[in-house]
Amino acid sequence: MDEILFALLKKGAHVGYIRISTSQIAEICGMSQQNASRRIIELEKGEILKRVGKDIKVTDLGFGMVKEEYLELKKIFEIKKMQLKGKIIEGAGQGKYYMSLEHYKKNIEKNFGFVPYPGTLNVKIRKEDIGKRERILTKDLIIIKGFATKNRSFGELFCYPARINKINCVIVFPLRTHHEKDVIEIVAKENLRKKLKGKIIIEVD
Amino acid sequence: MDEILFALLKKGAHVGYIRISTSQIAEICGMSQQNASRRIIELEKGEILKRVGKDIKVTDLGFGMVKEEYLELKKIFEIKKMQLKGKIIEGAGQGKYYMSLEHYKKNIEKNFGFVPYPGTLNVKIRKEDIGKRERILTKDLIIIKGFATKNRSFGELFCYPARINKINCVIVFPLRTHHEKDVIEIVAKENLRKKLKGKIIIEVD
DNA sequence: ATTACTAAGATTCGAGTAC
DNA sequence: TGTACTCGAATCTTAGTAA
Repeated sequence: MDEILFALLKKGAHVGYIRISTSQIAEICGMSQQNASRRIIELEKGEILKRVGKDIKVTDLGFGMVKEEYLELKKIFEIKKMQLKGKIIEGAGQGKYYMSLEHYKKNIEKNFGFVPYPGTLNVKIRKEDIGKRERILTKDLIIIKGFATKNRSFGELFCYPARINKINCVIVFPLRTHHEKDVIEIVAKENLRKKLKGKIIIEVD
Repeated sequence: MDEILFALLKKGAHVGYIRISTSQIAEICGMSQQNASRRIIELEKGEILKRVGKDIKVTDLGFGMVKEEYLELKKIFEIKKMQLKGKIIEGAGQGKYYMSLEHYKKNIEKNFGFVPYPGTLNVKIRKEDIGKRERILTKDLIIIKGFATKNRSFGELFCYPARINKINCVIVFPLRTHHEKDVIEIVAKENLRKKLKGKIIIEVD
C-alpha cells in the first residue's frame, strides 16, 4: 500500500483534516521532502487526498481503497480455531511482576471478567506449532495500553482469549519485551502452575 | 504492500507450497512475465519467498511482515468499544457559541433526539488514553454539514454517540478548528458541568 | 517556515530472446 | 510449455533552489 496514505491513516487523517507538513511526512516515510510533496500532489490529483490550506485528509475514495485491501488481508489472516500443544516451562519472573501491577490487573478484569493470578504460565510450544503462534496475533484481540511512572514506562499488552486444557485463560503478548519464538505466556484466574501437569493444549478461536 | 506477495498469500502460499508460474503471477498482478520473474528472484533473495522446483511458498519472515502491516490496519479499522478517562477543564467558550447556533442545535436534535444544552464540556484526556482519542474518529459517526452566512462560514461537525459517566452524550469534533490533542468536546441534553465532578469516564462503542 | 519546480541520477519495467 | 538474461525505455527519487 502507498506508504504516504498509510502514514496519514495512522494519524487519523481519514476522519478529519490533520495538520502535517511534507517534511514531516517525508521523515515518517523515509523519503525526501520533495518526493513527499510530489507524491501528495499525485494522490490529490487521484482524489485520494484532499488539502485545504495546510491541512490534509484522506478522502472517502482513498479510505475505501485501503479498506478493500484490509478486507482481503483479513480473509488471509482470519483462520479458524486452532490448537497448539506444548509443555510448561519456568518463566523469567517478569510476567509475575507485570501481573502484580494494578494497571494490568484492573484492565484484565475489566476486559475478561477475572482478576488474574499474579503470575504467568510460560508454555513452550512444540516445533510444529510455532508457526501458529505467529497467527494468534491476527485473531481478535484486546489491547491493554501501557502506562508510565516517573521511573519507567510499561508497554502495551496484546491479549487473546483462549483456553488451556479447557480452562479459560488469556494469552498475553507484551509488545516491548522480546520473547522466545516458541514460548506463549498465559494468564488465568487461578494458579495454573499448580493445577496443570504434563501435556498442555491451548485453544484459540 | 508488495503485490506479488499479496497475490501469493491470496492463493494460500503461506500455508504450504503452491504451484504457480511466473506468467500466471504476471497475469494476476498486471505486469510482464519478465518482471514477475525478476521480482520473485528479489523476494527470494530477501528470504520473503522460498522456491523448491516449480513450487513456491511465503516464508515465516514474509508472512510476519505482512502480518505487521495487517495489525496496523486492524488498529485503524477495528478498534472496539473503548473507555477514556480524564477530567473536566475550562473551554475557550467557542463550543458554547457553536451550540447556540440554530443549525447545529437542529441537527443534533434530528440525529440524536435531544436539543443540546448551549455549551460544550471539555474533557482533558489522561496521557495513556490520548491514542484512543484518535481512534474515536474511526467509529460510526454522524456528520453535521457546515453552513455559511455572508459574514463567515462554519465547518463540519463530526459527531460520535457516547456516554459520559453513564449519561448519554455526543462527542463532537469540529473539523476546522484545531484542538489540543488531549481534549475531547462533549455535548449533552443537560448542563454537564453542573452535574459532573471529579473523574470522568467516556465510553464509545 | 513552508511548498513545489527542474534537472539529473537511480530504479523499475517490458520487449526480445536464450535456454 | 517453462524461467531468466540483457538492454533501452519509462518511471521514480533526490538535490538544488525559487517563491
